[in-house]
Amino acid sequence: MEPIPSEETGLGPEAMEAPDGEILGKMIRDARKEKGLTLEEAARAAAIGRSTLSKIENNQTRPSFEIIRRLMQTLELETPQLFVQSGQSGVTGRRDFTRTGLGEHKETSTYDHELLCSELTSKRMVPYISTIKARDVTEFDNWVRHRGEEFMFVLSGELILYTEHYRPLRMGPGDSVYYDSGMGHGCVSVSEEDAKVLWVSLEV
Amino acid sequence: MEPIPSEETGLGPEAMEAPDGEILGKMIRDARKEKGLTLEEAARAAAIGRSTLSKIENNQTRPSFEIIRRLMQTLELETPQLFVQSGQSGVTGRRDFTRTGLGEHKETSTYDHELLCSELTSKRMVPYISTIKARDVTEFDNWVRHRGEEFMFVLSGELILYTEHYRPLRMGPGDSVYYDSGMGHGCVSVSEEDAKVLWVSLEV
DNA sequence: GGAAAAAGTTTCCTATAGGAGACGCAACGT
DNA sequence: ACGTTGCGTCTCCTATAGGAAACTTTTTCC
Repeated sequence: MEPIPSEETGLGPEAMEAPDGEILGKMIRDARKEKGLTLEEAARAAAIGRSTLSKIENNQTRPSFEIIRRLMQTLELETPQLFVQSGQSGVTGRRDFTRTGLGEHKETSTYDHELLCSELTSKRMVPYISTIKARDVTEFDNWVRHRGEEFMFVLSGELILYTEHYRPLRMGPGDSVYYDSGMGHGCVSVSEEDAKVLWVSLEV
Repeated sequence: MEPIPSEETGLGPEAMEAPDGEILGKMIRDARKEKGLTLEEAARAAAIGRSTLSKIENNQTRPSFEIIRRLMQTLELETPQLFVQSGQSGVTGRRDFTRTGLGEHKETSTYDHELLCSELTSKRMVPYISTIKARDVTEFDNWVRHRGEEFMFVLSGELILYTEHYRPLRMGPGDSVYYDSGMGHGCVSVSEEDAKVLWVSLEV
């Protein structure tokens, strides 16, 4: 076995500074203190080592995702707080109905979704505006369905909200509705023009 | 140096199964595919190695928090999705569908809140429409502050959103904003008439 | 089909994450 | 002062994360 493979020289992780700066450790320590736990107790609860937790809190290590997830659970830390770092604005958005390119736009034959505040990746609720294309009323061969809850607010147009367990609901501007999005649902515009709807979705 | 410290025998990470199962990798791969990126491109954008990304997607590694955070940013993955795994309880019982009725009314000197979908008590998000009364601009002696996140959508009027950590943000109809509501915040209507705002709040 | 390019996987290597336990250091009673 | 106890840090060690490049597979042209 030759000592060095000549040109290959696996260099490893190299530089890669931690952009979090001093934030992550501090937040975790604060959260632990808040709950009145000692290193020992917190580490035990999260099933990690006492020393590991100490290093994390002192920013002496770049912990694995798994470890952080456990700590979050134990300390009941909300994910957004952890991901909002390095002065990244917690406030974003600011937008008219105009869409702003990139991958924030999703279109199907029925809907035209535009995510709001998509620059903020760490949020738990997902707000978006959908244009429901005017079309003939047909039955739903496949419901929209996704684990969580959803709030819907009609901005313009007239539409009918079909749901799996309830009677269809005719809605107009200003009307709103709240439902478990695990229940099949779907909208049909009944006005001449497309209907615009604001949705806020919360995944479980 | 003695060979083995007898009883100490640093054992290392030991078992520690990955509770994520096969989920994490799949979600990241899906997200990448969705954006039409190759391993090379995605890895580059996230400033990580191609091989690393491959291993992550195939669940052959337990990536660091830092790496995951970068990927989330690059792939615009929402954090909640990533953290959903530990068979967390379903949520939302039966009466999970409700339409806005009247709703409760809460009035302060500045705001006039009307809860939406208030018949449904089991919901996690709280939507309401507020009328922000036109008044002189004054500084905020006490911020509004409550643990959680908030999404705000301007329905009508012009207003300025003051926040504790960011510059004031002038907003008009159609504008929206998302923030950690633990950060102090408050609105002032700057138009002649009152401003109307739709808020969706998620308590922690 | 076959060559070439592109995409993805595996190998190989170093740096390091993370656990066990030693150590440091208060704050106490006695 | 001296244990003693409880909390946090540091040392030491193994297993492994993650990058570079080799390798394999898939796709694309001709």
